[in-house]
Amino acid sequence: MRNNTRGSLIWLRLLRFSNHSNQFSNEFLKRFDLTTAQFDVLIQIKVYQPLTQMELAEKVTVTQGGISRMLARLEKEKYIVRKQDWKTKTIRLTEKGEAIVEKAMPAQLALQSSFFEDVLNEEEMKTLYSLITRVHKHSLIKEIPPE
Amino acid sequence: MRNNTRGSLIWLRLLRFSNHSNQFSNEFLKRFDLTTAQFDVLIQIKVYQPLTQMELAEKVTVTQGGISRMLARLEKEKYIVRKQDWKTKTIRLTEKGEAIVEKAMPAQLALQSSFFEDVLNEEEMKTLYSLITRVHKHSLIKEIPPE
DNA sequence: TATTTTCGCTTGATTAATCAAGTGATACTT
DNA sequence: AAGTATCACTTGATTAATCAAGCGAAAATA
Repeated sequence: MRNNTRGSLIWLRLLRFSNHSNQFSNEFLKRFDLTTAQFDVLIQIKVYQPLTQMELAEKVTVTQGGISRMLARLEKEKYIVRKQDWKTKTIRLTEKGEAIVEKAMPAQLALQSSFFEDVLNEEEMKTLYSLITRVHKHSLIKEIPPE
Repeated sequence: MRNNTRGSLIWLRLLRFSNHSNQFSNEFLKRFDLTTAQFDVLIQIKVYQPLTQMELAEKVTVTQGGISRMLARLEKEKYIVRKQDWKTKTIRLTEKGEAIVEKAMPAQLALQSSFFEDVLNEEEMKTLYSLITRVHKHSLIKEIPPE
């Protein structure tokens, strides 16, 4: 049995890096009392607000149930408000939410970037972005192979 | 405030892809009654057996506690055995474990590969592997920036 | 030889995500 | 207008991971 293909090696690397850098980022964001997932959600809200929970869930790759609890936590911390508009709840950042994003965002973007900028040049980063984007987009339309 | 840098865009893509493809893989592996994490662990054991829990935990980016429970589950399912050798527990695949790996591995490797092979040519895959490997290795020695 | 330290692993408490059933308001349908 | 379906969201049950305290055997130290 062949132990691995090029593709499977890439996959492993990607998942390991993703996992590791995610933990790294969580550690980093402790200084702002945020998790990576929460930061991600706050940014999406900032960029796309006002939006519904469904839209948000889709954007951050989490289930409806997941986003519901997550937002409940963020609301308890007063980072966001949910308002019943018509039959939908629209989500907005509060003052406090805006402030924490404003504070954490430059640092977090710098951290994210540094994973790549530390070791790749502009050209390589362009290439990597283009490749991974193609792979990601394809994965979204992919279907599970039949048994 | 700048919304994002090239690096942060790559990061987001990577994490989204990682998350999505991981769920995809979980869905796929249901036909073997395995999760992605379990498959990962079984493969590592197959390749490196016999090995200790610490070594294994390191390989699959999980904590000691995590691996302990995970192996307890795999042992209950009779995929592995843990034997107290001297003061360490060494882990091996059972017959059943060997069999499931033998059965699931080709399918899972094909799935992993297809994420890339479907959209990239050999040359591009080589490039992607090289880039992500550099990034990953760097991330392992990286330290959290001071406050 | 007695005592302390270290090592490899386990386990209780906590956190967070999934799934699937439930809820309540709105929109169709007859 | 009454009944049914749909939509957006919540919530109970389950699963799995982390952290940190605990444990027992072996090693080091006094």
